This record gives sequence, C-alpha cells and structure tokens, in this order.
Amino acid sequence: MNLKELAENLGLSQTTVSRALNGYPEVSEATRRRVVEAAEQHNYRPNTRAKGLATGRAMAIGHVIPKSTKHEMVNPVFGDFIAGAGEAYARASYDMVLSVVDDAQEAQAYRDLKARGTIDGIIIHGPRTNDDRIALLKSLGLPFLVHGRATAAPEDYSWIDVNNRQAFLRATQFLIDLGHRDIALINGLEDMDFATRRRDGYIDAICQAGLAERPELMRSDEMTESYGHRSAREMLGLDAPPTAFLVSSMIAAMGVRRAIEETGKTMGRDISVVTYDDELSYFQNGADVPIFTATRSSVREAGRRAADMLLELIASPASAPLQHLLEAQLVVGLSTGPAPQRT
Amino acid sequence: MNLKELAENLGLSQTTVSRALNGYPEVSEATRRRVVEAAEQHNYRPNTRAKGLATGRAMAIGHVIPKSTKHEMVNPVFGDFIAGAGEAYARASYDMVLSVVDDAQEAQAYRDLKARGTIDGIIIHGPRTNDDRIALLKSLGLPFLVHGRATAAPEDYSWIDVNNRQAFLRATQFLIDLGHRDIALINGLEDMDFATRRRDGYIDAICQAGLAERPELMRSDEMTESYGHRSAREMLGLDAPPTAFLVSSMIAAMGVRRAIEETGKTMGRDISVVTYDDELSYFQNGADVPIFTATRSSVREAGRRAADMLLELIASPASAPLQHLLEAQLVVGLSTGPAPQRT
DNA sequence: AATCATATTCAAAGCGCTTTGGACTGATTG
DNA sequence: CAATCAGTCCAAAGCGCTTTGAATATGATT
Repeated sequence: MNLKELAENLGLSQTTVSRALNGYPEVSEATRRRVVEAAEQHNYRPNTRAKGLATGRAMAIGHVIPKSTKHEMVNPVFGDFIAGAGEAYARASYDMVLSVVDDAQEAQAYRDLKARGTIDGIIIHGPRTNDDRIALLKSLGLPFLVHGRATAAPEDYSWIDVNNRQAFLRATQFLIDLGHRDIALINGLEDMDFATRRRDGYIDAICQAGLAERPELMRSDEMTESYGHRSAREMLGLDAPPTAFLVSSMIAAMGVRRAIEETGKTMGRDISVVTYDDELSYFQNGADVPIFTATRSSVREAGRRAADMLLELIASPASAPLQHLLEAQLVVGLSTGPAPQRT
Repeated sequence: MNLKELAENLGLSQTTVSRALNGYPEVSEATRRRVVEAAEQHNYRPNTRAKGLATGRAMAIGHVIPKSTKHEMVNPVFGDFIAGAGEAYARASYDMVLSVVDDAQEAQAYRDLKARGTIDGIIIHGPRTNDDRIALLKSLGLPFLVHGRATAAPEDYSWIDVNNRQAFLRATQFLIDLGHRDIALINGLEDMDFATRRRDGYIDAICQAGLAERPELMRSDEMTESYGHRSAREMLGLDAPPTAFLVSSMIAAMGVRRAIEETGKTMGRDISVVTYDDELSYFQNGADVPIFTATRSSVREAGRRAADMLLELIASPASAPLQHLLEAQLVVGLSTGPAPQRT
C-alpha cells in the first residue's frame, strides 16, 4: 500500500493525504481523521527511501565499526552504547545503520556514507589521542558527535565524555588514603584517548602524594580478561609487588581477581582492586554491595545522551558544538581495604 | 556530485553513465573507462535512496533488538554475531540497520520495516521454543533467517544453529566419564530454544548413564556473572553438592568459578566446570591451553554465515529454506578433572 | 450583489537513480 | 544498393514521496 493507492482509495489527492499524515494545518480535521484511520487500517507506512529522496533527509544515523586485527571495537562496551543510542533513535524515529569496515578503509567509509547520502549524522567511537577522523568529518560537512575526546584535536567539535582523568585521580587518591603505596595501573590501549586521560589522573594522584611512579606497575593493552590476568600475575611476582590494582574495565578486573586468587591471596583483604565500571547489562557489579570498588558511569546512558545530542545537532546545526562531560561515581565495594602492614 | 552533474561533465547522457558504472555491456570500453575515471575523481557514489527507489531493493538487512527489562538482548554474544554479519554485509555492499524496540512492539517493528521498505531481509535473534515471529515474517513475505531454531514452529524456514543438544550431551558424557555423578546445569533462560536443547542433551546423557535427574541442580536464567555465582554458591552449600558444573556461557562460568574459589575449593581439581564458549573476542578462553573445558563454536563465524545465507536467500528465493547446523567442538581445558573420591 | 479573505483541496514538478524503447552510426550481407 | 545488424548512445518514464503554486469552495464583509 503506497500513498497513491491510499489517496485513490480515499478519493483524495496525494497532496492532501500526505499533509494529513504529516500534521500540516491546511487540511480539515474531518479529512485528517478519515485519512489517519484509513492509513491505520491499511497499515500504511511511507516508503523510507521515497520520503528520504523527497525531503533530502535520511532519518538515519551511522556508526562505523572498524574491524581491525589489532583493536577490537566490537566489545561489550560498544554493545551497550549502541543499545542506549538505539533507544534514543527509536524515540525520534531514526534508524541506526552500522558499518563494519576494515581498519584501513575507515576514512573511505565515512566519505561513502556521506556521498551516498545514507545517513544524516554519525557517531565516532573510540577516539585516539590524535584522531584525524574529526578533521575528516568536519571537512565532509556531516554532523557528528564523538564518544570521547581527542586531546590533540581542535576544541570546536561536539562530544560526550566521562571525566576519565578525574575518575582515576579520585580512585588513586582513594587507594592512597587506604595506605596503598604500590598501586598498579592496568590500563586500556594508550593510543585511545580515554586511556591517556586515565593514566594522567593516576599519575597526578601519585605525584601529588609524593610517591614515585613505577613504570613496571603500568600496563596498557586491549582490555580482555586474559590481559588482566597475565598482567596481575606478572606484577604479583615482582620483588615489590603492588598492594592495589587500578583497572580500566570490569572484564580485565576479573582477570586480575583470578590472578590474585591463584596466588593464594584474597581480593579486598590482601590486595585491593578498583576498576572502571561501565555498568554493562551483562556485567552487573553485584546487586546491593558491589563486588568491585569502582568508578562507575553507565555507557548505556552515555549512548542515549550521545544520540540525543547528535539529533539536536542535526535539528539545529547552529547549536554546535555540543559538549557534555559526565562525572563517574566512586562506589565502594568489597574489593578494597586498607593496605596490609609493610614488613 | 550526482549522476546528472557527472553526465553533464562528461558530455554523456545519464543513461550511459549509469550503465557504464553498473557494468552493462552496451557501452564502449573507451567511454566506460572515461566514466569510471571521472567518477573516481569526483568521488561519485550513487545516492542510496534514489538507487533503492529505482531498483526496488534497499540493499540493507535489518536486525531487531528487543529492549526488554526481562531479557537483555544486547549482550556480548549479540555484539560478536553482529560483527560477523557486518563483515559479510560489507563484502556484498549491503548496509546493516539495527532497530532497538520495546519488547511489546517487536512484531510491529517487523511490519514497519517491511512496509517502509527499509530492508530486503531480516535476521531473527534469540528464537524462543515457540516463536511466533517465524509465522509473522513468513506472512509478511520478507526474507528472513533465524539464528537458532524454534522447536514448535513448522520446519520450512531458514536457519543457522549450533547443535546445542549434541554439544551438551557430549559435555555431560565427558563429565560422567570422568566419574562425576552430581552434575549441575547452569542454563540460560528456558524460554530460549537453545537452552531447552541444551537441557535435553544434558538430561539425555544423565539418563543414558542411568543417573537420576536432580532438579535442585538445574537452574535457568539470564546468563550473567552474578547468576552463575549465586547459583553455584547455593548449590555448593547443599548436602550433596555437585562435583561438576555444566554452564551455558563463559560469563556465567566466571561467576561459577568465583563461587568455587570462595568456598575454598579449586576449579579443575575439586570441582569441574564445562562451559559453552562462543569465542567472544573479549572473552578468549585462554591462549594455548583453555582455562575452561568448553563446547566451542564461534558466534562471530555464525554471524558471517548467517549473513551470507540470508543474502543468498534474497538473491535466489527459490533456494529456500536454507538450513545449517554447526557442530560445537569439545575442547579440554584446565577446569575439568576426575571426580574426587566419594567419602 | 459584489468583493474579499479564508479554508480546503489538487495538479504537477522534483528528489537521483534505473530502465525501456528507440535513434543513430557504420559495417555486413544478399 | 537496399536491407540488415551489431554497437553505441540517448530521451523520457517511473520508483513513492514532499512541496510549490494554483484552483476551488465557503463564509464574511462591504
């Protein structure tokens, strides 16, 4: 059932039917009702492509997932973000289109999406410290919003980000306050902007407390369970092992816990752990009392907001740049305790 | 840059340019080269919507994600599946569109997608034992492929699935061969078809071995870490605790391991665990020697295949139904061992 | 009664592409 | 030499919608 048929059915012109359905004022209430009813009854939905062609808007937002051998974008965090964003899109009756592309072709993917007119805007994931995608998108004239920030980029783009530096600063201070002096950092990949900010916060806290940086206690890599396990395992074998771990993700933190328990220690008593908690739906950090002490910020909520901001940006481009900084909560769970007395 | 401009630029008609670009024979090689070069140079890409309108094909595949309070579709498994499917779509230059919809509106979402002509086909996720979506999609005349099966549905639809029954049958037999008699099943939600099949396999093995089913050792729920933990915790407190756990996901298995270690036992020695391993990119089951003994099947690969099958289905509808059953491997890791001697 | 404002409706153009049905070459054939 | 044919190319229609500009009907006003 298309507009033409529906119009013929009603004995009206396409113009009138279209206007009735789209809420224009120049159509009598009586006809509007008739039209809406008929549309309902025939389960009429305007053809997306035709509508898009006519209006020039795609009513769709793009997300590009670089599929690299090196960095896995398709991770649980991404999933939850997408879910949040999807909710927002649905509310605004936008579609969400995902492109999985080879790492090397990412730039071309953005160009294509723009040239083919598939989408009205795009969300950039996982910005690196010096991310050239921002300049690219700007030059393309495609509205975009970055989930995260890129330190080295100019300031005037739209983003939503968690205050990662502050979160890890506070977490580190918290551990220091508990008496810990040897605090390990199990960080994400450091070409990721969020990871450098977290490290900065960690180092600031260390320095402010007059402690020495210990490079052998700082790691950065893809945040998998086995990475957390391996790193903690090795560090716990050092001559001066850490008494606390600051970990960049729940998943890696589980690996850290495994390593701790393998060495016969108890997390929360012998060794403390603070982790970053994205509040993933599949990784609830305990029900009432959190298992892990954590800096917590819902990535799903970030997805929702990101989507809303981008839609706002598309609706009124004049409002750019839109920027939003979320603060992570520091929630205390069972994985931290006072540092054991030094011998 | 659109077709018209490109054509004017070249002093050719739109027809010729279109044909040159789409590889039709009725255009001389010389002109084709000219056209292709010019297109390249101007970074011309045909407008998706216009092309779709003209051809009647959307060149897009839909995935509907029901956003329910009860069942979380947005899970790591889904993420990896999507990644695999995305690769296949990209190869065939199809787009992937995701719709996050309220549980209750899922049926309407399919209808809309069809009526609006947004997509050429759809993949159904997480089929329940008696899933009415199959009948719905069939009545809509929208090509679809199910990831999983629905036991109670008629047989003539297209699907890709893992032989879940066989996988859990073998896993259970494996544990029985190791001397285990009290084997717990930490299953997924049992209105999910895959979960009932896994349970069937488990029960078959139990019965074949002449053992008694112990309902108190069988659980089913959303497969989170804390569910695994809670269940194992409770079961280990029973008078006759299980000596082995059969778990439906790595994530839940990690919870089980946590519970085991909390009670002072060692996984693999005191208590055995076999888990289902979807080979998630973020949850590698160890590098060389798997941490968990597992029934293993890559969900990412399943995504790729599912996408390929659906595209095949769209290209030649006559080939329906396409059905593919994947066998899971049983890989032995460190989490299993002979049952401890009974006292 | 004539005029004008207002409310309602419509025909047709246009969005950017594909595709149908020619039209125009120059070469080949009987 | 006319007829045929293969090889190239093109004008125009059509995909399903929105939107412009105009037409018509209805009251209100003078």
